[in-house]
Amino acid sequence: MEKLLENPDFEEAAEVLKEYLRREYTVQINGLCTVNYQGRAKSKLDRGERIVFKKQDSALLVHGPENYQPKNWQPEVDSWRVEAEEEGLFLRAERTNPDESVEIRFEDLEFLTVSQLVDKSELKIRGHEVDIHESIEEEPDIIEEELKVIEREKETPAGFIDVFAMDKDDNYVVIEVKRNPDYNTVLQLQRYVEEIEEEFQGVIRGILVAPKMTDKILSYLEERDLEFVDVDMEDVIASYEAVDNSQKGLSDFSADYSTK
Amino acid sequence: MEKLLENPDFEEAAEVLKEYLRREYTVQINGLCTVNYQGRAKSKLDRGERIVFKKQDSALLVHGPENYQPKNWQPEVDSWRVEAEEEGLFLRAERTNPDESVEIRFEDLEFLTVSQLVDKSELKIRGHEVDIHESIEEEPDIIEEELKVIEREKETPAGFIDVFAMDKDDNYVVIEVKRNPDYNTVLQLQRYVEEIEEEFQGVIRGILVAPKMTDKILSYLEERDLEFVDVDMEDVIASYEAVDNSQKGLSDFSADYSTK
DNA sequence: ACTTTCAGTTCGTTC
DNA sequence: GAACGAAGTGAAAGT
Repeated sequence: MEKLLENPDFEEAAEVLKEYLRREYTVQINGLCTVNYQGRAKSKLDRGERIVFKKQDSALLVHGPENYQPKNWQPEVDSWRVEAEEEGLFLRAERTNPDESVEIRFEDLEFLTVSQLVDKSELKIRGHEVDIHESIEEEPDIIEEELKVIEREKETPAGFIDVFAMDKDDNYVVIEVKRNPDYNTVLQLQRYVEEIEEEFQGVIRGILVAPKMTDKILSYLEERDLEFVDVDMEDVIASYEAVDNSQKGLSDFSADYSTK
Repeated sequence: MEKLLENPDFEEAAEVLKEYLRREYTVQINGLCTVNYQGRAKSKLDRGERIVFKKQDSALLVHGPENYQPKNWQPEVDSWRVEAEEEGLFLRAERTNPDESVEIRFEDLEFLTVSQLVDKSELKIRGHEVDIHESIEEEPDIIEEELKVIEREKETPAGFIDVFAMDKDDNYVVIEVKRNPDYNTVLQLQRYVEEIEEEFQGVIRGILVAPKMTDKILSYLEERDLEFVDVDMEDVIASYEAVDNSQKGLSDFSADYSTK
């Protein structure tokens, strides 16, 4: 911890902010403030106690006492302005592209910290849509027995077909993979099938592959003679873990964490 | 500030967490930790220094030193588990619907704070899509002169039409408002127009109203004989401000902020 | 409680 | 740099 100031006065705080805001430090301010945003939209946040922090890549967050998401933010700040005022502390974070700014006016400061966090590790996450793709690629049987994948990301005038395949009766199969399917997904699959019907002869099957389904979407599918195959997300994740374990050791390194 | 512990030991910290996690306090822990998430997906975050906080509504956030968004989170936690271990502090946040959990294992604690933030004010924001709707409602001329609004949110088999209107030549006009238009917006507008063509006689015009437009989407529109009208977001916001100012004083109240 | 749609979406990838 | 789609999307409004 570089600095920890409890109930700093505005000039003291301004000095610290001017020194550290523009550098790669994490700065946190808890205090009573008002916040104004202007840019793509415009917002106003009246007086309240909040947690404000600037991260080491100059991201700015204003968090209230509730809610997962911040009240105001700025993903990347280009320029800062700090001013100690008679009865407050003014902070302005501006960026271009898009042009927007967040202005914070503190009326009371509870505490302020400056620190440098070391975090070299990356988040490894599985369960995205692309992981379903990989599962199908490795084991087409999870869709249907004796299914043969012909092409992935097959281009059509209506867009890219996730998986283009052939079933055991030599029918072409258009497969659309969606983690979160909705009505548009059905329409899209229908358009793909129509494109393939123009390009190829015979019966063209359309299958929506998803980890969840609702009755409504299922009925949309049935109205259009399209099919649904359920995939278990747990299986998808499990198949990844098997691969991951086999590669163990490759990315095994330890980062240094100096005790500050 | 209820509590502020610098470099607490694990048992000390566990005690505080057990006392305050389940209550309406904001709890923040800075420290070296690993994080695992399992639920809709599965993620793993190796050792790193992070800011963890639990908000007063039991939202949980794990922030790294970079990026606007948290590394891990939980919008609402149903149950907590805290355990002081020999060489660490274990924290588990679980929720149902969907079933998921975040597990944090601290190996080092830099500091821990407990506080109660008072923030009764709500974020007032303008520039949403609905604000464009209101602008049109107040002043249909911004779309086109002598345009008369017949119905808003008109239902059709293809969905709800934002604004259904009639132009000065007595042609029906289907208006779709989008803050962020894309290809699907065009298709949707086209479907609405087709529905109206079945229901009514004569020429049916389709207009996409948006604050921004790309050449590509514009050409999609033209291919389908659909039109585009640009709205200036600044004007939309300005018209709101005029209304807001006229209502000044109505929502003018001061919340109490006790100095703790 | 479930569905639908918007978001200052953000973020990544690809062209 | 624009465009397209996914997200552990989240959040709000309507049913």
